[in-house]
Amino acid sequence: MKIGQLARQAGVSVDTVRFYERRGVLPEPERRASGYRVYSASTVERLRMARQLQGLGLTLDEVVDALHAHDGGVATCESERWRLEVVVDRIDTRLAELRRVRANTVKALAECTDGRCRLAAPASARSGDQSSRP
Amino acid sequence: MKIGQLARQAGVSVDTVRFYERRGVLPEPERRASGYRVYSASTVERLRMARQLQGLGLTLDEVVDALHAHDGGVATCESERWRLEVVVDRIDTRLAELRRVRANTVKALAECTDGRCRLAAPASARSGDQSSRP
DNA sequence: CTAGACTCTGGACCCAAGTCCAGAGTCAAG
DNA sequence: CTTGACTCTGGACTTGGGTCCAGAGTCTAG
Repeated sequence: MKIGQLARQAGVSVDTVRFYERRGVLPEPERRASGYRVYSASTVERLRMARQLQGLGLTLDEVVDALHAHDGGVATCESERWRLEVVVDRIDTRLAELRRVRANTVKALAECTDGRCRLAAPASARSGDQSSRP
Repeated sequence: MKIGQLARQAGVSVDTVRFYERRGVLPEPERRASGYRVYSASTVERLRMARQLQGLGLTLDEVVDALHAHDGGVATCESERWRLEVVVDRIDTRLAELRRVRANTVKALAECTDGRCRLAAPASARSGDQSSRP
């Protein structure tokens, strides 16, 4: 099949397929004499797998690593669990950070309601009044 | 004071100060005859305020809007609360998304332990075996 | 006066994960 | 054979928030 059909079946854009090829997610495909890329049905699966992994929070580089471990037959449950644990840790870090920011923002909101609004307070440094410029 | 001192006092880099000036966070400062920027102490406060707002999750554009509302004297508790609510909503959206991804990843991890590992499964599309190429 | 620290400009570069483009060539249905 | 849909390349652009750079000029303590 040609790139457009592959892209449609996997639910990505043609540009994304070519981008994934450059990044190593997909191997270099066979070509017709015209230069057109030719794919087999199994590439649809590989592409779907890649998207699924991305959906689990893996970066594209991690997806490439995972697929290559796979390809090399060195993907054990152990090794893949470790991969996922790294991802969960990263998500947890990000969640903690977001929660912290949220708590501060909510606090600022409460202070606002209290009449101790940090934002409607004195501005300062409205310097460089340009009124004297030509 | 000169830019380096301002940057040190506010805890940002000199490059960041100039960047903020381009983005409208800081007004165009006075200049010496040599072209050197000259700041007053109140600019340190403005810069700190900007960092604080960023720390509350405002984008740089939102920080600029907030500071300008401030400068224009049109910043009421009402208007500023609305600004913060937008930010909290955005954080909540992001949190929900991250939690969703995390749940899926944890599920994949559990399946792994269960022996229904999605990652150590058949690879597929190890196509384009380059061994027949020159 | 001089050395060394500082500042100026404006544009390029970084991260991620794509998207978009022009201009040329190819394919397939009618 | 024509037409319209498709594909090719490779490089630029996107978002956000900065960082880094060269090469020139300036400031200041000693």
